[in-house]
Amino acid sequence: MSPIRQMLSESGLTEQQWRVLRVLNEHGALEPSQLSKHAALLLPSQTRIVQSMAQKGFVVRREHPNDRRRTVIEITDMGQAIINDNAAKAAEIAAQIRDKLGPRRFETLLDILDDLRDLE
Amino acid sequence: MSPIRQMLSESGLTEQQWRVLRVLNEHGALEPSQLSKHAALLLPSQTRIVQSMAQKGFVVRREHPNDRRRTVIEITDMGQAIINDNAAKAAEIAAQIRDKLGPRRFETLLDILDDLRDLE
DNA sequence: GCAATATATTTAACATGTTAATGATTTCGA
DNA sequence: TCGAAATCATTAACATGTTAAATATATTGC
Repeated sequence: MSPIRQMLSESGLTEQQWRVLRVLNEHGALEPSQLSKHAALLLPSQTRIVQSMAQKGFVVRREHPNDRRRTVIEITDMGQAIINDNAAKAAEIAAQIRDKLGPRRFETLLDILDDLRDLE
Repeated sequence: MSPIRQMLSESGLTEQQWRVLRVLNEHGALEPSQLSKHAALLLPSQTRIVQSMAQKGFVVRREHPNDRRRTVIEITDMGQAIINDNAAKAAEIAAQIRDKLGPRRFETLLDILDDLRDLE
């Protein structure tokens, strides 16, 4: 992740904040519990992360229409801009890693990690 | 790691503190930089971890014979006792995970992770 | 309809991760 | 040998990880 972190530091984002933006960009607005699954964050961490991202204007929180315990988290135009600025470079970095490891080994790694997650 | 953490919590240890004890048990007394490599800890984290472990009596810090910048960290009898109490169970848990994943996939995972580390 | 329970999230408290700055000592070269 | 540079470790500051407790709202069963 080191090259990714280096890229993000220029936008003032952490690796986790970047993951939140990417998930919201891909899935649209999400409730906290859904977001936490896709972004691989525990809810307490995510709460803090989303709070600071909301303060900086990268996301907004709306009321959930049916359930007042929940909220809905949505990416802003400013968050979108960050995605647009970094998506290409991030994809390139990921491709480099995949190629260095070998595409076959890379797929195998993802498979095994999936299995590991399901073990618990 | 969840079952390991559960086991350790009964001894009041974290996963990282357990790793420090295991490395010191296996390699004998070590300087901070050597310990950090074997235990996969960054030095600032390790400094805090070793400080709290020293306070609790699991390790001791001695002077380095030739270089006063360094110290030597050593496991105590009390730390040894923790190892003795938990080693068997930890090995059993590790074996269970390896078996669930399949011994072959487990080895493949270790290989790929080694390669990943060398990429940087 | 209301109390008990369940659900969704946040807060709290402490441990670790991460990067940069600082401190202390050693080493090297003029 | 003396001062600059290198080395080793710690401290500082902030972000996240992790577990337990607290809060707020919904749901269920009587």
